[in-house]
Amino acid sequence: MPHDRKNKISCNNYECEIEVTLEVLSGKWKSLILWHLCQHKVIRFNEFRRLIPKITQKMLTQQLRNLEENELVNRTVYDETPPVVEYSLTNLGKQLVPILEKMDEWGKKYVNSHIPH
Amino acid sequence: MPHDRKNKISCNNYECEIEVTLEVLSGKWKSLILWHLCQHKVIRFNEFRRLIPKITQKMLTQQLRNLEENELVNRTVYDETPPVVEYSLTNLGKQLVPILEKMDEWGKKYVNSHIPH
DNA sequence: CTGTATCCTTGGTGATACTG
DNA sequence: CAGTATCACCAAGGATACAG
Repeated sequence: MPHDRKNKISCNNYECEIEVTLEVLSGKWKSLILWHLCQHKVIRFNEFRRLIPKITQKMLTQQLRNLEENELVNRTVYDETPPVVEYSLTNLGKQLVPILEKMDEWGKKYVNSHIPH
Repeated sequence: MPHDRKNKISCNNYECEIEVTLEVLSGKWKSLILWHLCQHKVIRFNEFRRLIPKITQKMLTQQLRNLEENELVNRTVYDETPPVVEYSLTNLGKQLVPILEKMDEWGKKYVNSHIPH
């Protein structure tokens, strides 16, 4: 597949289909980025930095680019000064939302059941 | 929390609950291990190695121990020679199954829609 | 405001050998 | 069969400075 861009997932050589999902969500920040996008619909670059204070600029750019390559997020550039760039979920990305919702559910349950009485 | 064992998740300092879930599932193999456990109910050490051929012995042990620490899997040792050790999902681990199922669903869809016509 | 470009660190992972 | 114990690597991630 010579025309594949770097980091784009291949869909081949998987034992289970779940591995495809794990690959597109791999990395420290992607699921969190998608989760915020699912809740806010449209987010700008610096809004992400406020929503995810611990992420560095480099990682944010990198993960967003990768999500874009895998067609999970849209990147819309408005040609203004100062520049405006908005990110949102693609249809493919929206189909990941059930996963994220279940993750949120489990996390809430876990936290509640492990809070000191 | 001085009595916490290493690697055990803390439940603190999270912006979103989803981060808790991401943390217990972090690592290259955990979700895959849980997915196999969800399908086979009980799996022995070397069965895992056959199910996940690419995993090394070290990583398998390490990830299983971490899943055990976080109370997602049970480790049952039968005192025989040669030794028999069986792994299975705890109740807490079973509650992760919906996440894994949604991941499997998405992966199947993605693969199908990206297969060359 | 939304990024690039470098350099550097680290821990997650892999390879290999050994053991009760 | 079901693990431990080392050694080593390197890519993911982080810090910082710069730019259109």
